[in-house]
Amino acid sequence: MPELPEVEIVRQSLEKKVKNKVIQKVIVKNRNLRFKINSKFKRRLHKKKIKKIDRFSKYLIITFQDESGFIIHLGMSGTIHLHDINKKNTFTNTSFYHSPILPKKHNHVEIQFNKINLIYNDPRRFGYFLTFNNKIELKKKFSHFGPEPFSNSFNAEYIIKYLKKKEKNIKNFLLDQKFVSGIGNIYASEILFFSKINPCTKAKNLKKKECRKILLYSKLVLKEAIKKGGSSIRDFKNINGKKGTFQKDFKVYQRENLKCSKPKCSGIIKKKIISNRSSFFCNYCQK
DNA sequence: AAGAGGCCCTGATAGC
DNA sequence: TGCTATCAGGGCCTCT
Repeated sequence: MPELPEVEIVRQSLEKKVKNKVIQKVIVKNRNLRFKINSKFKRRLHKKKIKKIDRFSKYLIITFQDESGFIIHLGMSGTIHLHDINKKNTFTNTSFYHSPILPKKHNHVEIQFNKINLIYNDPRRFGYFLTFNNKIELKKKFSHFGPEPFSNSFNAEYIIKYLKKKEKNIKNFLLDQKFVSGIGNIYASEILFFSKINPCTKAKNLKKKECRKILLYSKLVLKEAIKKGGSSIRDFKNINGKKGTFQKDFKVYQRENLKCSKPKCSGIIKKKIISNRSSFFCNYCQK
């Protein structure tokens, strides 16, 4: 579900709420996530004090004072809910992912702090938790990942060199975490729209100028999305909490058959399935 | 070695 | 308080 901007919003909220707090108890109600939560999980978290909450790509990284810690990946449908136990039945609403209403089903993991509970909810169970013992283990986990769009190593030279001779279409590469980390299906379509590149274009056929546009708009689109609190696609019922608003800025995603929003463009937004994922593009400015 | 496709899972919605 | 098919923001694995 969440791409880099949404995970960043969750990270910011967690930082406010659980940094420097000590884990008192861990309850695993369903260990069958994408990867099975192992028997050591509880023990590795028990009584640990949270030193920092980082994010790499779409992954949350929670590090303890002793440099051990754990990673959370939210998969397609994972959400994190924070429950302040002093306020009965009230959940923080610092972001879309912190609904004031706790879902009834699929609350698989609960991490209890002194006055606050962190609850991991995930209907599809594509998300997972993974513990690490030290910096080296953590680094190893992400060693095969490409740079984030904001990274200096994601530059024009890198993109041009990487995509040269590649037969696959560019949409696939934006989703390929080995090429660039953190972009998902929504932002891939949006970035290509701003870059005026058809998602089916073979990577090897991209001009240098187009590669530079991908570089520019990958940064811009994601930064803007973070600024707007991410994208909230499906409307949860009975929510009074603050949602992300970037979905209002979508230029192509889920806008099939609507007019292109670009001034003076007579194009229509089309939907095409590429590698089993929906892609949206303007049939005029993304020829 | 790059690329294509299957698969993990539940829930919402559309169409019959 | 029908049934069935399709689709959903991810990514790992296997096969060619």
